[in-house]
Amino acid sequence: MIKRDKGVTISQVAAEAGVARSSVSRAFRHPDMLLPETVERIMKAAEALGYVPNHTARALSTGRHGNIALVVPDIANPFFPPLIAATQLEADRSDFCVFLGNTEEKPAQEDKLLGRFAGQVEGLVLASPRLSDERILAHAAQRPLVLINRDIKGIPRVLIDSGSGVRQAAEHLAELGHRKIVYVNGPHTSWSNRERRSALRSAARKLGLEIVALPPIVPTYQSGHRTVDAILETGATAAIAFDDITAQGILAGLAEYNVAVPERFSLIGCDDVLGAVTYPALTSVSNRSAEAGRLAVTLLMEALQSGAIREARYVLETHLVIRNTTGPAPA
Amino acid sequence: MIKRDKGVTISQVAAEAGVARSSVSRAFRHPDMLLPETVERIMKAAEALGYVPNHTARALSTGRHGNIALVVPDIANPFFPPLIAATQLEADRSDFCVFLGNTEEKPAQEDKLLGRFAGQVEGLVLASPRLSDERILAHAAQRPLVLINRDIKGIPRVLIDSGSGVRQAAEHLAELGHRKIVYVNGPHTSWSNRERRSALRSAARKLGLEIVALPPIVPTYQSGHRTVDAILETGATAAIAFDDITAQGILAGLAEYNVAVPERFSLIGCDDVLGAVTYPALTSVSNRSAEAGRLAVTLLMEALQSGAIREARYVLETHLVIRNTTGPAPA
DNA sequence: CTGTTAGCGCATTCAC
DNA sequence: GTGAATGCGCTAACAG
Repeated sequence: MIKRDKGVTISQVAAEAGVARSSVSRAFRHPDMLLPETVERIMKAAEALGYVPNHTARALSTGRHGNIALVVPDIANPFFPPLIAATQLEADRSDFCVFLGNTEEKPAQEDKLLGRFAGQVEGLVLASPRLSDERILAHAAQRPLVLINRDIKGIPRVLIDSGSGVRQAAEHLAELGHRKIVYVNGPHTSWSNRERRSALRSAARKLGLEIVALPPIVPTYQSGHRTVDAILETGATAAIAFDDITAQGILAGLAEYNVAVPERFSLIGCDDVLGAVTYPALTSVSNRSAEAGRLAVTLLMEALQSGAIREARYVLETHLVIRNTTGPAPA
Repeated sequence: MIKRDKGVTISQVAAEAGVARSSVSRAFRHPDMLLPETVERIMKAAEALGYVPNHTARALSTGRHGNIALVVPDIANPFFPPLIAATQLEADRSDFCVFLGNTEEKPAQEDKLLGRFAGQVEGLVLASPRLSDERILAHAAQRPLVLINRDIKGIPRVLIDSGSGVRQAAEHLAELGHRKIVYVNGPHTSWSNRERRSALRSAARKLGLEIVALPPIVPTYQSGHRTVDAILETGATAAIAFDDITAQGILAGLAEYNVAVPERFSLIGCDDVLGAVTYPALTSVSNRSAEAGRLAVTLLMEALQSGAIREARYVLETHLVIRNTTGPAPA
């Protein structure tokens, strides 16, 4: 049992200050229970010895660790970094540390990580989880849990309603004269994907558009690229992709086939994570991932303070950002 | 002291299995010290009761928590997500959890986070820290610490030698006939930035190139964009930017001034995080951030196992990836 | 091999 | 207001 730390303990401070251990503890946790002069004497002794409260011992005694965990399916997807940063910033405001889990889109890995975190966090934030409802509910039963982009009744959740943006996308394409549109599905366990697809379907019905849905894929540049053949085979004149990364792959694939965008084909992404860096600049549905992260942590902290899990369902609306990959349907 | 967990303890399992508490502990930590049949009986009892070892109690007793922390200056910078993902994956292989700290390029925040993590991690990985040598050494004295892209003697470190790639960049520009080149500095506390600048300077001397260095900036799209005026004022025909994000901003700025790239101006980035998504596709110096993350954790785990901090300095070479933002110097 | 005994460092009842 | 005693849940000697 080799300890690297010098390990100044509460006892040593107590001895130095000539008080009982409990008083040292109080000086740090409930200073108002002690005479100001006593507190000062203890603090001075602590300072002198370089005492630092032992986080682990405190956690064992109180059951509180001051940590939360954030689990995401793919850090490398530009949708998540802003969410992660916002989550951390908000957690920091309450002096919480953040464990980060990357599941590589694998439900099993997600389950495993949640188990690992379980013992040392007050609460969890799951962003776009790929896990089953049952497993999520099981974890939520153990400790406070907030979902982002997953709609499970009874669990506090923050939903980025890309549906509103996708509707605008459909209307935009309809106005441009497109009649047949491809939807490139994302992961089939993704709530956002179902939301986008169904928003598109219902909008299409109203607008008299024909929708062709392609099989689910893991949303990556490569996946998007590979799907171009299937897209062109449909004879559609426009496509809406599950996300910008996929759209970016599609854009590259179209370029290789010398299909001019937007002259011969129109393309719309989702999440607006690429800004105007593609060429042509990608028309996309806005995202509000940073806000979602911040809000999720706020909800979690409220739950921790109140001790009660409040049913809550926050919806963040989105809109279409029109750039240069959409144009009139070819004659 | 309200505990939400049902809190099945080692004692309950011991009672159920009809053994001492220590035997239960052994069944989990050193099964080979017990009779196989005893182990099995204990495990069955544990299973039945839904026992799960209490991480905190174990940590208090052993001083080992199974956590490491990774601190980065800016998650949103695409250089880091692959590094973070690789770090986690490697930590996962040893069943370690990863705390993530985002410092927003602020040394003070870095120091604060390190203090917060201190009590509950075995070791630290600092990627591109902006903190002073003194503070880093102080933290390294407390517990194992591995650096990425920071060269401090005595501390194990993984360095991505962008110098080799920058040298190639200088040669590439020289061959294309450029004589005067701007270097757009990154953060002045960045080791990588100093490395790149000095590699460029020495290469320039050999090649007879003139280098104009611009003041340090925080590497963002906006910063790059704002620096375009200064770049054009120098009368140079090419620029090498601290990183791709900055280069991307510069590219946008040049486009606004109708400065054709690469016909009238050549531009090279660093880190190659954008792939071929800019237009024109950006010539850039390759990065090996994922490898760096993986290696750093490997070193950290070795240090934890051996208990000794081995002086180590790993250098990962880079090279120039030529795309479409570099061309012959205008006549 | 297994049970007994002591802590790990701190927070928190109780008395005083 | 402060001290003494107890427990958080587990691990690690030390016996047997």
